[in-house]
Amino acid sequence: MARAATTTDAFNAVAEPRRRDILNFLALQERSVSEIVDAMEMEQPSVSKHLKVLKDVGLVAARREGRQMLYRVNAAAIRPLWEWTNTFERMWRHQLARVKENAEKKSDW
Amino acid sequence: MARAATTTDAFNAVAEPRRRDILNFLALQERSVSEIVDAMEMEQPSVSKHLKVLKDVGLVAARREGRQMLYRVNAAAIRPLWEWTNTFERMWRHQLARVKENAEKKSDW
DNA sequence: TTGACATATTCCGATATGGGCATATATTTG
DNA sequence: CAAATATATGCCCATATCGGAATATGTCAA
Repeated sequence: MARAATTTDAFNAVAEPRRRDILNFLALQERSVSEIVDAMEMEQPSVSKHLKVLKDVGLVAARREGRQMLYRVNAAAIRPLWEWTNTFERMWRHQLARVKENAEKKSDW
Repeated sequence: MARAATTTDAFNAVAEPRRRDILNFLALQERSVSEIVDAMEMEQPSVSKHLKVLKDVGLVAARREGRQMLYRVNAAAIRPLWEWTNTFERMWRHQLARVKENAEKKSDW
């Protein structure tokens, strides 16, 4: 088997740093492919391929405007990632609380 | 270049569904490798390899107890993922709000 | 239609992957 | 030390990747 396909789910799609860069950029506003190319300093085919992956997993949506394709983030598709990480949120809160507690105990000394 | 190395960062490590399964399992409590093997229904070498990846990126920590190795989640290492996804949280809140608004407009009709 | 611009797709090569299997290492027990 | 248990590592293979380069597709303008 080898590694799971990137196009499978959002977790895989987002594992690629370039794709996170693109999502970060699109978070600000809808952008054309060439705007992304300029901003990311990547080759246009690379950008188009990454956009295809992101689109396939639903992380972005696109619409045509004349010759351009305008891409935007579909934030809802990111939500499951947030929810998964969020299940660990309580854990790190506890861990931080414990660190703080220990620090206070020491300073009481 | 090919794909970025899995061991590079938490995003890549977590892209593998099996590793998320393991983290979910460890979220409940510290576990030995064989407990993980039993719970996940995976071969022991596979589990050990996944654990190595998780450990290399700091997502889990381990301690030896006799012949066993006990693994636990290092929640703090998941926090960057949460923070990244969280930057999109406002977006999906807006999107949902808009959907709700439209629904209400329709029902006013 | 032809040409220019914007984007997508295809083919290639190098490489990292994950599973299966065998085996090595570490620890306890006799 | 030897045997048993628990875990880690090494090797092989099939495969999914990413980037680069060339090319195909789509859209507008003259």
